[in-house]
Amino acid sequence: MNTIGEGARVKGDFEVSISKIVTPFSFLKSHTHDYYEIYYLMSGRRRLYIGNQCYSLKKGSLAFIPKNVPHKTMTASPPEHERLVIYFHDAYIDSAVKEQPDLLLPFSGQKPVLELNQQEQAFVENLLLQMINEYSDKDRRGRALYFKSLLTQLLLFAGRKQPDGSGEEIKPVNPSIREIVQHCNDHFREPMTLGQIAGQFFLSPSYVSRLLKKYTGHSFPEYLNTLRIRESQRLLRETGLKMIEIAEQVGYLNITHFNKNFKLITGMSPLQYKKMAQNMEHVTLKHKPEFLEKHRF
DNA sequence: GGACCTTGGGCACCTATTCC
DNA sequence: GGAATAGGTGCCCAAGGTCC
Repeated sequence: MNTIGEGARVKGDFEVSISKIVTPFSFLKSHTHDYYEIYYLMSGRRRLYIGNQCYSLKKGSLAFIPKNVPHKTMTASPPEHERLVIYFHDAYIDSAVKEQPDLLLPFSGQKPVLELNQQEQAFVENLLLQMINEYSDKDRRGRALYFKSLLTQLLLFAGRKQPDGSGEEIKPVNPSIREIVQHCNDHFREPMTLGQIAGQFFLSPSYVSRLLKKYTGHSFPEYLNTLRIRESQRLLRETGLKMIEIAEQVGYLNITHFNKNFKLITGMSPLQYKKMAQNMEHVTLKHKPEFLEKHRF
């Protein structure tokens, strides 16, 4: 039997349902609904059919399914996966779209499925966790408005990643920078400075700094800190390690520095994040979503 | 009460930027 | 792609808060 959980569902000028599924299942038949769906894969692999198009989803894939369009998801190998899904009605989007028409761009753009890099995954997962946290507390003041603001951020983020048709030139990836980025991804847990890396690749630190900024859009410490905080988020969710142990494991020599960066990137302290993640686990395992009840398979 | 977590201030060093 | 430098970042220390 599938283990299906839920974040929350709200009735009012818009409805949202968040669900997290941790064991294999498939919608064997295509289905449609009169609300928009945002599908984010946190782990594992899935196949997603939207209309007559098939997309292969992996960890960090963010899919936008328009209303009234037939779609289904299928098991891929391995079958285990973890996902977060958001549904919302026109009622929400009507007022917001008048001010910002680009909000619906992810649903009508050329790329209904986005592959997010590490930093983008951290950003999106943080938004989604905040959404769940917000709706798990039904008594919280202004929670619908706050949720709307989070959803708006997510839609604008996705809209900005859509090709605008203006023929923007795709930047060629410098082989050196590709190796440097890979090196960062592989060794972010170890003490690392720009000078060390530059020396390893026989380049000057200022040149490496410029390359990184040009091709990743982020400075060296920004990129490194994002990798480290993202790993620390995983450790906070999945282990019972102490803060100082987590800080050390992801490459911070100092707990104060870890705390400062964590709050800077996620907007909350490590402890707040841990509680929020635990709260999400509690909420997701406690209830069954009405939406999934309606779409029994 | 003790262990752990968070926050703030100060200083040294590193990085991003500019100019060449 | 290198040199210079202003500003930012990382680290240390200390104090207060929170939780068990």
